[in-house]
Amino acid sequence: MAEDKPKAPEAEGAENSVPGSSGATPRGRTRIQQRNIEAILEAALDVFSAQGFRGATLDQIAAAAGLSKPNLLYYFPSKEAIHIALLTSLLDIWLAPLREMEASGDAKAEIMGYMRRKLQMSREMPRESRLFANEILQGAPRMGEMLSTDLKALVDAKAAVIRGWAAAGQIAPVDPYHLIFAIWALTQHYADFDVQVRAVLGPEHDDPCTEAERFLTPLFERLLAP
Amino acid sequence: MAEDKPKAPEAEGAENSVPGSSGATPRGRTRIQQRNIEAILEAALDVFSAQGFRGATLDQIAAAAGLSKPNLLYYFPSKEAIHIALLTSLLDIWLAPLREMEASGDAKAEIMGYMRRKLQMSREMPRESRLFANEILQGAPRMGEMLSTDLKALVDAKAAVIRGWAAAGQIAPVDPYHLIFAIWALTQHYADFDVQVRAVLGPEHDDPCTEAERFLTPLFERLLAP
DNA sequence: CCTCTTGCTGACCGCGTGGTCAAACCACCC
DNA sequence: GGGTGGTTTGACCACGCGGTCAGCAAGAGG
Repeated sequence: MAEDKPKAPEAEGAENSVPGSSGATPRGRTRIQQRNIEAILEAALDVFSAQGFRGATLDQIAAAAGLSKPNLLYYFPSKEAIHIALLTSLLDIWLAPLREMEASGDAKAEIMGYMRRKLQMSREMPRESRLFANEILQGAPRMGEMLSTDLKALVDAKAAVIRGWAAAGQIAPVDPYHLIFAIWALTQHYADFDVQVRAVLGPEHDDPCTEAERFLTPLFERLLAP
Repeated sequence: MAEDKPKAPEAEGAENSVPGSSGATPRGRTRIQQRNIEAILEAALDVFSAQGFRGATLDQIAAAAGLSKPNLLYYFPSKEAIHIALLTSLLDIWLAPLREMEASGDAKAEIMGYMRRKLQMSREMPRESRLFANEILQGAPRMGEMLSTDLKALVDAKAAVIRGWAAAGQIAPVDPYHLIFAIWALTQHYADFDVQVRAVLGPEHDDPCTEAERFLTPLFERLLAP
């Protein structure tokens, strides 16, 4: 009985590489577990997105979550577990805009809508954007698997949809993969490189994303016009 | 006489925030100094671009440079000094493609040429791209000054040029700043998010940048057509 | 040969950091 | 009240890391 851990909430499933469509965030049993786990993930999102994985410290996360460091490690077995839990629990949210793009809709409207939703996420969820950007920049050591399985599968499917639209003459015949890359690059740029954008634009511009939408809308309209 | 440092090469100028057009890399006195400083910067570029500032360790850099850790600190006073030296010495190279864009040339050709040069740098200098991406992502703690002075000045100047082209009817009237952001985003994406791009495209695609050029050329041609 | 400057290194240090543990705390139910 | 589980923490540890230092090697010039 000496080696039997008390309970170990374990929080987010680390083995479950593909949460699919199960309940993403709410998992903890007790009310207090759920509250603390949520606070930890929120704090970790703040710190990891701002400092990167190595740059973040457990003390920073604990302080931001209003908990003690050992208490963090009561809910998560390690720093890396927190990071993985964050990434997996946010991947669904992050890819939702692409999932919403449906073949049954109007081609141009669907793509423009996707671009706009992605841009809105850059504005409203810049921390998530930077979290993923950090992970990818470092070579995706904790997400590489997901990229070449889940993400690739989703993009493959949507690329086929776009190719169908192009074949039907609804949009210009563009490479669907690089079209998606372009949407990613052009929208996430405003979240990931925010400081640079603001430094270049100067202090008077208050919301670069709004300007970006006025720039990107005609860009994609011209690109997609058959 | 006890507090007189032997000589302290000091390497790259840390105070010189704008090297302008002076000799960028070669500065050390002795032949051996120059060789080692170059090896250190090369190794540091490898490590910093792959691991970020906090993720990199002096031991890694020293090993990659074929030197001992104390020997590193004989040429550079600190880890941060190496990082700053890298950033400043590479900034000129990094901004050269934009500087080459000249008002006297043909509008569309100049912009397309800039895009292509930038894309070429993503292909040939991905480490530099990731180094800057890391720095910006972390909020540019060591480069913020340069962004809002040198970089802003350069972009302001080139934006005025682009605006002139648009006013002359040579290209469509687009926001010059966001046009430049678009070029940055679309080209650097292939360096910074290389693993993601390759994961999505699959193993058979060997050079995403070549495909990217075939995608981006018509994109900008359509965008800029008056 | 000696000497002086530059280059280089093994050994060391202090500290921050991830992680552990035994003990205490607390809420809730008999 | 006493028990019993989940919850919290102070104290602690091992280790990796940035950085220092005294001293040694190696040329260059006499």
